[in-house]
Amino acid sequence: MNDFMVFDGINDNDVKKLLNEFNALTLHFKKDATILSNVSNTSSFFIIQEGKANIVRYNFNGTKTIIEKMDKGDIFGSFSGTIDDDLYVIAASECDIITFEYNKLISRSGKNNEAHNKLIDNVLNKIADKLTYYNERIEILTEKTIRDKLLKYFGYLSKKQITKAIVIPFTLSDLSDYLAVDRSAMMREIKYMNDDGLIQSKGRYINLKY
Amino acid sequence: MNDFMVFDGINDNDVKKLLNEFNALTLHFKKDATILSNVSNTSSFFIIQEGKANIVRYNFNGTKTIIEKMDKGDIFGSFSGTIDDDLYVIAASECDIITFEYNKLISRSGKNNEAHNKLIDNVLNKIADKLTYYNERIEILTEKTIRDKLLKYFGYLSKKQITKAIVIPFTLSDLSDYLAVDRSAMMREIKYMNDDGLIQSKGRYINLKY
DNA sequence: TATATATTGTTGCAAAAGCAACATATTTTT
DNA sequence: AAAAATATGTTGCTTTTGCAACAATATATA
Repeated sequence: MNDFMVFDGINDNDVKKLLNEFNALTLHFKKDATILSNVSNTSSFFIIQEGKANIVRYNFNGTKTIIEKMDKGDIFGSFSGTIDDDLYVIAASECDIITFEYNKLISRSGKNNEAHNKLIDNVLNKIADKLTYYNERIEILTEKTIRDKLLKYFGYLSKKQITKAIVIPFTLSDLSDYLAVDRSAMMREIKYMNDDGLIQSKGRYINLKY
Repeated sequence: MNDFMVFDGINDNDVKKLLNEFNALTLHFKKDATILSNVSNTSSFFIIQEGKANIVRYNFNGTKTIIEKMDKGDIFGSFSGTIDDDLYVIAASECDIITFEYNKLISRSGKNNEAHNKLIDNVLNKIADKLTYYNERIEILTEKTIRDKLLKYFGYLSKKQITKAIVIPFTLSDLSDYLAVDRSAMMREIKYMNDDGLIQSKGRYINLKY
């Protein structure tokens, strides 16, 4: 989701030592393999060392919804947040997953340990980033019209990409999912926004005219 | 937001010691006072010891939106999540706020400290709870129709209240805000749901018939 | 390079939801 | 207890959105 790693600022040797202390395992999964079922009930902590994974829900009618797309450096575990017990983590590509008991992360041995401090700091920041991301999405979903959702989303994107010439980082189809609106209705609205001179766009390339 | 406290499982004496080590301050605010402006830029960590506070946004047009209602035991700080810089924390009642530098929380003195371990565990859990809450809201907002939003919300509520005879914990007016739909349209939909035999409701008292 | 698959773009029509403007009931304040 | 302020309940009308069914591009795969 974000681009910093949970081991940033800790040298490789210290990372090894920590993982050793934690009795960490590195597991390899093939694409579409189930990494974890019943997400809310695990006592383990997971780090994506390499590859991609998704948190998904299988609905009663058999459809699946991707709750969250995760990348290298992302973390998951029971804190990933849901009261439902029908959430799974599925490998979206071949991937390597580091896992250890969550308790190991929290409890400390007697001696001060810079690496451990830094790791907890990073974990807190990772989770905080997730919170920011969720918050942003809520802000967008809370807007009433499709146009207002788009404008809010474009606004955030413009702030992140530090330009008014923004590029949607996924397909327009995915964008309509993200905004939870009908794709064709969204396309229509984008057209109207062009007509009204609010934006000037071609596919995923959008110039904000305000 | 949730009912456990960030000092749960730590005895009063150890709490005092910790707060002392952290150079923590306890501040008192009157209702409607500004506790913190520019939420995303603070390096401090805040705990609501007593009272209520809201995270609010003041929109360009002067309207204010309550992003989050917080109670005794809740925490806030830059991790509270937003990329915007127009967020404030406002006292919703008289309240006492404990504050200290976030760094103090993360860094450790040499000696092993059970209380400190527990505190970090609690903080992680608090943030994780927030994540759960946000996640739930996103799930609801993602539903397309008002009926589906209501059904999903009722479902979560029923799970929490462990009964099909649920009670909406705030006004119907606030509910429409939470679901981000028009109040009158929501009322109409609730009526239709009664007509269809899906629910049987009177005001905030709702019986799920499914 | 041809073929298959995914993505983007468009439209008519029907359904859902928003808005505005009320009436009525309930709760809070004086 | 009266008055004021909130909250709930209702309706006609209009706008927005979703749905379905396409055509046209672009991208990936054999």
